[in-house]
Amino acid sequence: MIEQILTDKITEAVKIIYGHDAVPSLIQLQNTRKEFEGDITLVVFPFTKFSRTSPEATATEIGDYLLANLAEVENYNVIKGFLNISVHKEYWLSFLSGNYHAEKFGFRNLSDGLPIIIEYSSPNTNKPLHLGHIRNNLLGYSLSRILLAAGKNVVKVNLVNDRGIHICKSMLAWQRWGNGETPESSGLKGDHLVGKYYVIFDKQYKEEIAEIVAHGSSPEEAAKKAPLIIEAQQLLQKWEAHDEATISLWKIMNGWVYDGFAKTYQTLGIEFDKTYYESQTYLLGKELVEEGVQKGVYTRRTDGSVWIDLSAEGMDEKLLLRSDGTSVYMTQDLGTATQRYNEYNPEQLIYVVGNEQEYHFKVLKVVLKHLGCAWADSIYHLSYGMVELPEGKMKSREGTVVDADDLMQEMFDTSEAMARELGKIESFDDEEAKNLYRTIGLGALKYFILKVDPKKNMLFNPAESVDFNGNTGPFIQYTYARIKSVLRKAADVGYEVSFSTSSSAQLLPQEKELLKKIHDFPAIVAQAAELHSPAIIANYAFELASEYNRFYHDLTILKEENLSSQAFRLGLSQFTANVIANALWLLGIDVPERM
RNA sequence: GGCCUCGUAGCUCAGUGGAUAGAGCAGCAGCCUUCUAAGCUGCGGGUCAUAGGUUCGAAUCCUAUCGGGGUCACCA
Repeated sequence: MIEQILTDKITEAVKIIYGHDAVPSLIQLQNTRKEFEGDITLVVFPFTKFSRTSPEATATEIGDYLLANLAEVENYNVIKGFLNISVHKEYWLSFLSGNYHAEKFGFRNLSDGLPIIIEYSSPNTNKPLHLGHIRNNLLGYSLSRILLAAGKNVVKVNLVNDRGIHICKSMLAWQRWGNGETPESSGLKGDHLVGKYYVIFDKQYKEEIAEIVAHGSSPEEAAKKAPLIIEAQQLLQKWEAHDEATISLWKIMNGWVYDGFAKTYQTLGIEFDKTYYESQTYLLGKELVEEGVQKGVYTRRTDGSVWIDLSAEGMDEKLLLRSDGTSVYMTQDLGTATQRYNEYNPEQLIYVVGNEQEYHFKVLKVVLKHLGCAWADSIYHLSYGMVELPEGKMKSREGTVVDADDLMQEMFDTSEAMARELGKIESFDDEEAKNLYRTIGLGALKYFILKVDPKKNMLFNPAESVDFNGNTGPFIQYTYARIKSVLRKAADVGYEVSFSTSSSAQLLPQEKELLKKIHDFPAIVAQAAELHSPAIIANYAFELASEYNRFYHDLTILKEENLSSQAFRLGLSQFTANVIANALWLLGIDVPERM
């Protein structure tokens, strides 16, 4: 890549002209702004410290050196402290001819380095997935692909929270008010059925509380002594005691939920390499805690509970084991993290979890370090912000959640209505049309969510998310489909997509802008992997598609003016299509061959 | 209250040490005999929350203040 060539030569120039070793961070290269002539700009202000002349003079000296010693440099100009370098046309042409057909352009080959474990989704089995889970799943899945493209060996894992008081609530409500209802008998998706009983429990529980409060108790007291919650707790104890009937019901109801989740994951287009169940891992951390007590880094109180004092790190005391010996969230995360470390010896352990758990992960790392686990530093919490609705925050208890299945269906319906209105599907058969609605609808949803910086809270406006114009997934998909259409047409007419580096007499500004944008892609992938941010890819994909649209409208691609410039533009189009497809693949978004 | 985080156009978001801060949506005005108008072109819209500081240069880094969100459980 030209940036590396320039960096090396600039280092050399600084050494020779000023006798100074240039630190790489001093060499700031950036794309030249469109209003100036040139392709790549070197900011020379940092050099003036040792050049001891004006920025302009420094830039000129370096520019002269590059021009004389680097074949790729065609020309340069200096504006203030900016050295604008024009890269020779030959470089761009050979870059194009060498890569335009490369399916995997921008992706690195799998390295033999240590694996990266990425955990995402992590649902509870008492209710269906909602919009918050969608953001989680999309981020996790997209990041796994970005890391893969960056040459990492990635293992995608899901940790299903299948035990605890929440599922007991659904079980109890189903036993009491369910009348043997099943997904088959009700026609409800399994996760929705179980979710329905979770809601019923909550409603009945609230009524009981209200009644107890009416008899003179405080709300807190009432919440603790309501018969329903006591029964649910008893059910949990029976579960922990391996009571056969309880376990059996638990298996049946969780089975329904898994069937439901599998469908949602499939529709959303995400998957895992491995699924862990908390019911099988929740005891794992206890031994570690015991080990910590032995080592004296954790302390056991007289009631039997185990704590760690983190006041030295500026945090408070943290519970690691309950007085009754049962494990808490932290206990089990210590266990699963250690298990994964032992199993894979990973380079990095990534957790895609909401930002409300930032403190938890901070503590997790410190607690592991106290145990002597130096690898705790390899834990990375991909903390993402909440998804808010125009009405405010989503609250499952108040019914203001956006259900994942409903939302996707709505996207499909909208894309169908839109496609029909625009007359897009006249030549499509039913199967193809249906696939198109799904591709477009999902593309809109995924792009809408992934284009926002993960760490920020985001507003989900249903009306805007189904918009298919402007900075949206469908716009990018459309650009791809249109390029494919052009290429099909060209093949029909018999145009060749082959050219040599001397085939184009000149490189028009629109062509060059597009080529430069494509040229950036590998660096963008590397950056997204390093910063763990799919948003970088999403925003790049939009810029690339916009650039192509300008190119497409400014130039006539299939017009018999000059065969070699035809070939050039077709090659550029094909290259763009490949890169768009690759960028969208990183986001988990499919591309339609026509739309 | 302590700690974390965010604040950029009417709205949703990019930009996170470099040149005159950018898109999309919404509004207005144009462009379909051509490969596809889910598109393109133009216009208007900004005290980058506020006040200091660091430097050749700050939306970006530091400090304080204001405002939103999160978190500080023998919940997960």
